[in-house]
Amino acid sequence: MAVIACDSCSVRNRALCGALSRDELESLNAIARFRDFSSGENIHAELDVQNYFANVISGVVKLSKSMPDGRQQIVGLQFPSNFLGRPFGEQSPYVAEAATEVRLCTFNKPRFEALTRNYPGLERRLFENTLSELDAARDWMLLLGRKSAAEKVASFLLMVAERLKDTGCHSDTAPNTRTFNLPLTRADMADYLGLTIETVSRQLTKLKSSGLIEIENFRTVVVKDVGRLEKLAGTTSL
Amino acid sequence: MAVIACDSCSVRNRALCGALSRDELESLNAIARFRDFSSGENIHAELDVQNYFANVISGVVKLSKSMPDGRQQIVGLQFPSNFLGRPFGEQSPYVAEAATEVRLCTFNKPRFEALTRNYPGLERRLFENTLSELDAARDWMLLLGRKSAAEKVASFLLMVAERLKDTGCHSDTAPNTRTFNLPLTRADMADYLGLTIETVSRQLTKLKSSGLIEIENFRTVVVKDVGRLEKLAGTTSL
DNA sequence: CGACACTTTGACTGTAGTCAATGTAAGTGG
DNA sequence: CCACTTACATTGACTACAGTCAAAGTGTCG
Repeated sequence: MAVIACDSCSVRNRALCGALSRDELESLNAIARFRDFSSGENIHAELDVQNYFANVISGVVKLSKSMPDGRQQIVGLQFPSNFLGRPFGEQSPYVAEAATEVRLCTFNKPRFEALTRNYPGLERRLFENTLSELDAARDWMLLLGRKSAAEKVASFLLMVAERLKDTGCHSDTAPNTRTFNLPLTRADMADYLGLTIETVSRQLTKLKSSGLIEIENFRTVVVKDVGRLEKLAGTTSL
Repeated sequence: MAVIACDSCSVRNRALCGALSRDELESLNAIARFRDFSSGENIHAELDVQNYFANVISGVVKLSKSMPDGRQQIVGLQFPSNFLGRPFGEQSPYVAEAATEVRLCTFNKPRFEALTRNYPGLERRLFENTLSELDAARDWMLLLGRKSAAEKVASFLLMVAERLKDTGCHSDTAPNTRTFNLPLTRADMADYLGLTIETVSRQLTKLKSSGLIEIENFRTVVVKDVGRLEKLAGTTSL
């Protein structure tokens, strides 16, 4: 059995590839290629005409939509192990931009789809993945439409803590504590939460003053009491 | 060639079934059954343990999520020809409720999935359908997060006009005019737009005063100038 | 050190929310 | 048939939450 790159992949067991047989994995590995992006780069523009699929290996990718006058809304965040790209030859109707330094494991789209035809389990995984994204989008609709600024920010911190788990960015000992680096600037957080930069900043300050979180260098967040933060977030289900 | 119910189906050419071969259509018809619901009925509760798929034949179904304290957000509306039900044995994580009188064309889920195995085109249609819903959800995220109350209401009217086209509820002569019945109460509109009832009402009044729309009996809307309403909505792409 | 990007903080404003009253229509029962 | 109830919608007065505008703070990089 040949040793392949996937064997040492940091997101292997959580990504789409996790469910593949050895055969399938080797076929997939044969068409895989790493690509690196620096913060702010437009990923669709770089990967020619979106003729690709990809897994996020490290970093965070934001998917966003804008209005003609410049107002922007982030409609999805792809964390390590998440999938990127649109099935069925269509164009993705969002802008994909690296929110941090990003490493992708990319697949040539026609060749990936050829694999899909041989391994129907792959298409099913893709489908299930899309259903999860739909659920996440609708959860976020509840947040955007009905939550207060305080609830939004609390929900966001919990979501990031959850999705950054198992990515090695953690160093938590206490069970009710979470430590992580924010992958987004205040501006991005605002665009994700439907708020302004100032409001996000003020809510973070409030959380700090109340002793619920600590922030170092504007980026490293320590949640001191996950349970209490969940209460503030209004829903447990994000 | 046997005559089947689908031949005279009002949503046949727009629904999932539209892409099926005669063979497939006849198989599907064999397991189809109409079910009627009156406004306010919980559809998941009635159709035993969600063991079903369905097409909306007439009326509108709302999908919603709620917070523990009762705040609610409608996360999707299913119009005639739209599909209802969750693939892969999972439970749908939303509440489905009839917003109006509703007629569904239901399919027993295990038997539908058996068909899926024989006709892979069917699963693909289902997948494409899910991708469209994801796009719609994300478009709505932009509305919820970034649009003003006026833009939200204008966008909503345009969306309804568009999705009610070809359902026989229309009687438009002028090209730049749309007439339709609102399928939602003010309360539902508010829950869909992330607003309060009062704000929705005020925005409608403003549109009436400006002469852009007319409303009869609280339900029948006449849009006098679609182009101008689109400008008010901020984006054309809903 | 200075320039730049990002963040925080403060003072003020405005949009949408809240609370309350009134209006409208449809349905019920005496 | 008409009072009464009920559900839904509109309107008004007031409030508050988040947005806007502006200034100052913090950290990074050349």
